[in-house]
Amino acid sequence: MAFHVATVYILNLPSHVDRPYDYYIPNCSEQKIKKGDIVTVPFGGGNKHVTALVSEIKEKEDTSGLKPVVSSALASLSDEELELCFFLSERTFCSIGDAVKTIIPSTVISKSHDIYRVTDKQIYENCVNIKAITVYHFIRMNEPASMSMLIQEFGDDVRAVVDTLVSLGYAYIPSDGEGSKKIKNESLYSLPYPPHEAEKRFYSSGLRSGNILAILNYIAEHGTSSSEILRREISATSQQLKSLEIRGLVCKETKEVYRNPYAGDNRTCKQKDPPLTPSQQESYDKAVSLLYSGKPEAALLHGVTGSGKTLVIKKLIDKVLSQGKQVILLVPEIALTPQTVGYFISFYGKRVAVFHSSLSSGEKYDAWRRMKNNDADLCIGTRSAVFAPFSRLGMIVIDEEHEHTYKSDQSPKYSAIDIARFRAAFHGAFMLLSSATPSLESYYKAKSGIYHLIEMTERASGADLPQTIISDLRADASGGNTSPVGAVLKKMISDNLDNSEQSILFINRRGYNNFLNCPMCGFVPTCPHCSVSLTHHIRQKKSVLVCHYCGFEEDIPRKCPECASDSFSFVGFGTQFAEQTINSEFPKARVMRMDADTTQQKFSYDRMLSDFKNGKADILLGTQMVTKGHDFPNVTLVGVLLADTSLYLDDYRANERTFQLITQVVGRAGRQKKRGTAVIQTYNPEHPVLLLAAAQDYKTFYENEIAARKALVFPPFCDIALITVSSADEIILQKAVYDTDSALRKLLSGEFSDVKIILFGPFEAPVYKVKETYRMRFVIKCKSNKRLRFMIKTASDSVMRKYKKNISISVDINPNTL
DNA sequence: AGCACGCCGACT
DNA sequence: GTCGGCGTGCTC
Repeated sequence: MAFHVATVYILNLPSHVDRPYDYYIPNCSEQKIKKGDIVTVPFGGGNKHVTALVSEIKEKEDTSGLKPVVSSALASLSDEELELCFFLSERTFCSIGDAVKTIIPSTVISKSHDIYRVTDKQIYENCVNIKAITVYHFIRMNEPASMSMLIQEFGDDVRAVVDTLVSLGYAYIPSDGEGSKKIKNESLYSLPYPPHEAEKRFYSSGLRSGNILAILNYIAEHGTSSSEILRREISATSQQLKSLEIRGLVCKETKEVYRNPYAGDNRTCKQKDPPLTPSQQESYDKAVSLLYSGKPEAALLHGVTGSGKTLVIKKLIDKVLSQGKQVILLVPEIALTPQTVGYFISFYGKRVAVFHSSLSSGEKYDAWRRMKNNDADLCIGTRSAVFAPFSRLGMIVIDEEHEHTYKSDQSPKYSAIDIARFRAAFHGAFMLLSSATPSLESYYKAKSGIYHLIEMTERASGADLPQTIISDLRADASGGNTSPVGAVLKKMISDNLDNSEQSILFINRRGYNNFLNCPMCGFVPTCPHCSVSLTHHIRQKKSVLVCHYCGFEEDIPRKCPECASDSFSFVGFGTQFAEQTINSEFPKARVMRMDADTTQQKFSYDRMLSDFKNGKADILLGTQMVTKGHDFPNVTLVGVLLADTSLYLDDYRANERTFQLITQVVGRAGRQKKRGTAVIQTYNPEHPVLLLAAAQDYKTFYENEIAARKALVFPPFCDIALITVSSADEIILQKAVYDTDSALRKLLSGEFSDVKIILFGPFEAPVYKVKETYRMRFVIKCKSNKRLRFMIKTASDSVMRKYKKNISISVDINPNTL
């Protein structure tokens, strides 16, 4: 006789012990367990019930040594989701369980699955022992009974008894939904008789309360009403509603509702799209032909800032939706793109599901269910939205494709673009990357024919690209001017203020001063928990030193702790200092500072942007966030206070980052009819990257940079794997790093001698200590393929097996920063 | 990760 | 002589 056997992956195991386990599927269980199901299985010596993912169903003759699956499906993954889990796990070195938790909202996998109910199946005393009967009746009386309750009542060995009950079909673990509070319900009240009878029935019911009559009248007038509305509008209490219901004056029904924080966004003004410009039309046509090819094509839409890429994307979305297919639109950061989200909601209303990590778990779950149930067909969101549970995916758009937020920096360290490619291939869907400053990798792929290249070279409004002035700060410095605003920029700001036009000033650093040091002995205050210097901030008019890595704060010491000298000098400047300078140099100007410190409240960012757009400030001063793709018609001047900061980062992408940043910020100026001006302040006025960014000359920049990457062998001509070993104990770390090093070298000279790599390290991470954890790393130049990844996993697992939780090893393929 | 089994110190 | 420390090793 053949048995059904399920191969499963346990969800909560560390990745170095993550492997398939076989369980038999009890014959008598009526549950049909299939591939992709999330089930409960007894695991380990204590047979603790754990959740697991069924990856395969097999037939086996012999089930000896196997334990049974003890639940029906708690949830189920589609074939695509299942494949995606394996893809994610193999690419990012995470366990299958972590992959499941990444692609499915945590609420879907019930946390309190260790609860039991009895079935209708008649229990006979001759089938099971007396203890089982007792437990069965206990569960029946206490439904749903949790395992902890049962253990309290019967002791630890109750597990085995319950397992028997489950496998014989007398008890079961309720699957998704049943008895859980995950689904939010709404009570609806209506009249089971014609509305004009309401009052009459009220008086003959014996009820007196005037409010009860008011409730009845409200329902008679407005028709079916939810308890929430009744509560809000006429302060109905649940007691009052209950009395009405008992007397049959109203009838109640319960309906599932979705939590949707964007539901109140009723900007459905259905404004008409402006006609496409010839260049937009051409791009659109090109994309549509790819869309219709039926193959999983990918294209890069490269358009200068202000070329109207969003409209082209919107038209493409229209097209895909009209074919009955679904669309995912990824944006770099929800907080930075409220206007993009609002724009799409105004067209598609309730068909949009917004998905990002700052939703509550209930909101996430509901957005996810709306997509799964076909109640939404456009998903707009950040990185994690690439997992939107659509089954008829037609297109994935990645807006501002070059943004680093598409690469996760927490485990699992996946790239949303890789996932998008996988999903597009699965569905035969179209993948569209869009940017004014594409990443070198993407443009290289477009150039070499892996992606189609669609280019837009004109601004949609017909406005010229801004005139750009490179302002040499050395001239100011030699003239004794050390203000963050040099003479040239100062004059331009002042002219702009006179013309009542707005300006944006960009500075790449938070805080007041960069750091301080003692001029006598060179002492610099550093964070006690991290190996970085502290940044000077002013908080409630008081000077403090803040660690940007762990948030540590302390007062400025009165005296230098090293040499007791009593004055410090302040080095470098950030947004706070710049704000103060500008306030004192332009006393009449209204300055708005926007950085991580002023946008901590939930909607403060959105509010500041709209305030600025509505002319409530003359100067918007801030960090990166002022550079993102907003449209400010009245902004005619953009200033980059110090362009050099990102040029000399110890990272092969320093040039690319700088170019993108400057190009994007320059593109903010003069997007409408008025020609804009951009001033770039620098100590390196001849630096080619600045000159090219000033000219918005992406192509030349690309040609130069790609040649350099090729010569030095950097991505896209290789991949970089970053292995970080960390531990709270420096001695243990040293040993683990030594073992990692020898494991890697041994594998490379033996079993994996076919893998060609260049191994650098080990060395200390640029910030060696963060939050009391020490970090050492290896950098590997390689070709990231299955074999290479398997080699790294083998090495990492062997070290992890030895050190367990005393260390952690993380592997990041093509990390955001080196 | 949990949870076993397993071999050496301070207690009834 | 036993209780219990947490050091290796396994989990279908």
